[in-house]
Amino acid sequence: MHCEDCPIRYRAVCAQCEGDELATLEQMKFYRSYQAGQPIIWEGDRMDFVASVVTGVATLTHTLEDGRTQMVGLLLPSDFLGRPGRDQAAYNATATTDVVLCCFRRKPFDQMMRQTPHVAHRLLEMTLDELDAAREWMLLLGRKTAREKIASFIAIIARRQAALHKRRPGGRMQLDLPLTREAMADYLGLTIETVSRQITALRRDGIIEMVGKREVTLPDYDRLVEESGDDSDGGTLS
Amino acid sequence: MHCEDCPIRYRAVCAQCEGDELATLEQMKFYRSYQAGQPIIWEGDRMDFVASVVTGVATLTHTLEDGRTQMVGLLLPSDFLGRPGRDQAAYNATATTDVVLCCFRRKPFDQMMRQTPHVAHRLLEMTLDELDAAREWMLLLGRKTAREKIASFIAIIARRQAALHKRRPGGRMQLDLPLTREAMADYLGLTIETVSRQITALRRDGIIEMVGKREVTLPDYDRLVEESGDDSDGGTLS
DNA sequence: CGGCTTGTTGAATTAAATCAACATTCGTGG
DNA sequence: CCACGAATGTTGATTTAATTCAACAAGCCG
Repeated sequence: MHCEDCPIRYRAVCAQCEGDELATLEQMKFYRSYQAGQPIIWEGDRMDFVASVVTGVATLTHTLEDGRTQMVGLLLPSDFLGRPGRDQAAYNATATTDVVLCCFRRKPFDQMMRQTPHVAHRLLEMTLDELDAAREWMLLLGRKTAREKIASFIAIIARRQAALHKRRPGGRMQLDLPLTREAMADYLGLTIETVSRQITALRRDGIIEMVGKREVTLPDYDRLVEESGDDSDGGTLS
Repeated sequence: MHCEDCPIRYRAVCAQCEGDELATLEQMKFYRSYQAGQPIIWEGDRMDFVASVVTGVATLTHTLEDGRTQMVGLLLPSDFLGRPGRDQAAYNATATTDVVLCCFRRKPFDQMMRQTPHVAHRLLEMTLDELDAAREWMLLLGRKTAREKIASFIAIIARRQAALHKRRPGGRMQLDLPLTREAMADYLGLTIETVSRQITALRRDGIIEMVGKREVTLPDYDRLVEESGDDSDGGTLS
């Protein structure tokens, strides 16, 4: 595939590159595919590439020795995987749907980071955004109830899927949960049982409707946001 | 104060700057001081500067409408405050000890980010480190018990204070908690009562010793780390 | 079809929160 | 300088939200 036709051309780490820079990237890139459920890399493994997620969803997880697992990153198309200047993976990365990565070998990529401004600049921008997201996530993990966590998670997915279609979230929406109950539990710092129960409760209360285990319909996006705790006054602006 | 004499000269955002670059920064910098407990900036406020913490400790916190608060950043000397390219503060920043900031007006700083590589490069490095720290923090918030959270927090402070004195943490150590019980609770996603009880429990179990409410002595650093959950097999390498 | 994975639901347990009382420290003004 | 009141911290009793343990249902694949 050529960069010009790439679905993440103007959102990924390469977004600001043109001409020569893009050509250099194009030369060093290669694609890798992973099936849903497959590991991409294990914590501590040597990692000789960095990559952009082109399609699909991947997760980063941290695990304590006794098996307790916390998701620390949810990578959607255009998100960046790996850290320039570090050759050991710090987290487990797993494909939770079929995933295609656009990979760059670390050596030439690191060199490019040093020599040309646009890749480094875009990566800084993306990293700052990710840090903001991590801080929202910390608020969720530390202070929200199970119900608020589930509502927040669904709202986050709804927002991202709306953004993908260049829409504002709002009103009636339909969306697909890209994670299993277990992955949701790891995202939210809950058990799968609690995730299941809270989804049932939101369904019972008419906040969400479900077809199967993955397809969600929101009768009213704002109603969901009210449940997420971010907006406990109901969002009245007056 | 001149940059050459600055205690954070080789760790802050200016670390890689020399000659002209440093002179430019020196010209645009100004200092601000805050007393312990004073707010530095409120979420949503216009923020016309970015800054490095020179001395003291500041915190970033997020608050839900109903008052639940989560700390999302703990800024020690050399840490960076503010986001280039954004003029609204995203979090509350508070001085938890007396603090001195080295401030840069945003306009010229942003311009410098675009024109010279070293500031942008160093800021990327620091932001990536902060993202790593945020992810460790997420694991703590999502999956650790109250006791593990307290032990982890004390271990983090011990490590940072060791690093400040260019030592490896280990053996018998002494340290100062730079936060009140309330701030610790907000850091760890707990209540102040639980923080107090777990500190008492660690003291009772001989993991820590205390003089007053802030001075901590660790008879054995490794023993504390075992309690932190990061190392549930006791750290045996054999 | 049968076995495995994923998800749901119920009952019992528990870790941490909440509610409450009290102790200690700190800061300020008389 | 001391006394008083506010802020900060501790401890105990009780409640509760979420986990754990357990059984079962549904979906999926060879």
